[in-house]
Amino acid sequence: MPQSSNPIAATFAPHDHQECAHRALDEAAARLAEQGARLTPVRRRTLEILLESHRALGAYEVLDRLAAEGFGRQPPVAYRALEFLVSHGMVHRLQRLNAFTACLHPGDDHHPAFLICRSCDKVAEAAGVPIRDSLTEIAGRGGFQVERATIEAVGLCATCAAGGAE
Amino acid sequence: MPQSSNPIAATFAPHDHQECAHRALDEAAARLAEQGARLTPVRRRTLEILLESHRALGAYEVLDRLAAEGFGRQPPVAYRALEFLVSHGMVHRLQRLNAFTACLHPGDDHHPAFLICRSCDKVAEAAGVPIRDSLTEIAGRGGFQVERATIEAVGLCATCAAGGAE
DNA sequence: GCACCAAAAGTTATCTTATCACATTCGGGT
DNA sequence: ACCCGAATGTGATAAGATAACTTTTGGTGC
Ligand SMILES: [Zn+2]
Ligand SMILES: [Zn+2]
Ligand SMILES: [Zn+2]
Ligand SMILES: [Zn+2]
Repeated sequence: MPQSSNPIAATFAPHDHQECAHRALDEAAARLAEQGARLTPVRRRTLEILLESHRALGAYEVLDRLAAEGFGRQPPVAYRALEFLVSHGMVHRLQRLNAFTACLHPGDDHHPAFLICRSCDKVAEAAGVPIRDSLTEIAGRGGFQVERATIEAVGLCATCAAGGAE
Repeated sequence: MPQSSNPIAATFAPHDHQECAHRALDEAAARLAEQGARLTPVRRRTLEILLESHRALGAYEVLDRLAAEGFGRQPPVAYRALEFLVSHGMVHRLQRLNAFTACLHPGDDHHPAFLICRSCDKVAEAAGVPIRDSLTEIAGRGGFQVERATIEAVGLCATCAAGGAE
């Protein structure tokens, strides 16, 4: 993730994104190698496409890009690559958007909360643990065992709030 | 909501659902009247269908029911009724399921967290405020202003955990 | 009652998102 | 070279959602 005190602010603020994306890709490659999972060309390219920005892309946006680069042009091409990356923790799916975003720190807390800026469309990952704890506690009092949680917020990032459409 | 100490447990446990549904419908009708909004036949029937169980139904499931009862059989019929009910707080949309569930206490905390049982498919509403507070706090430290939040958990309810598939 | 208007309901068509089923290719192990 | 399972490619189709337009309904002013 970008270099800054706060990873959320860092995601939305201008930053050396080349470095940011490159780092996430390297880390993903390393983790997949560890797990003995194959980062094939389509899969690698899919991850690179998602890493080009901090936005979330729909499966068909990804597919168009892949098709234009010589990969297959049928939906399963994109969906399979995305599913592979999601199941290995390299990409997250955003339920509110029906879209996918690259994980910036695969391996860490893999159950983040997502902050989606309605102005610039960027997505940041926030620490999900405290929020999940709160949810687990409330659910637990009703006898409900939480297994997976979706936590997604829509709002305005600091950069956009500052008027920053530049 | 069902009569019990804990509203979450009460939703999943067997209860006098007639009473439960009837109450929610009356309350919805009263609130809509207050607001000067019209609870037309399709809208009313849509709400009744959702209130038949604590499950979430897809728009097309609702549509099939409506069509079978003499209402229109085109998707907008269901989507419009559902959108009306959602925008007036009588129904909630579950992002994870692409489905809709009736609100059991319209007017209260209208930003609940949802607990979805993977075994019985029932959905309960939990107090969303403490969880949202936690989310707002974490986001705020990164300069992000939360406007709307989606909080949905999948897991196992107490009744199902107790082996209760009866 | 009647003309009028806006809201609601109906209908056709289309768009977006996602999955199925099956054929082909690729890559490692023998 | 042969085998086998994983990965990829393709055509078809399912599932979810909306756009655009017409008709009906229900209330308002006359
Ligand atoms: Zn970056
Ligand atoms: Zn922004
Ligand atoms: Zn009930
Ligand atoms: Zn259950």
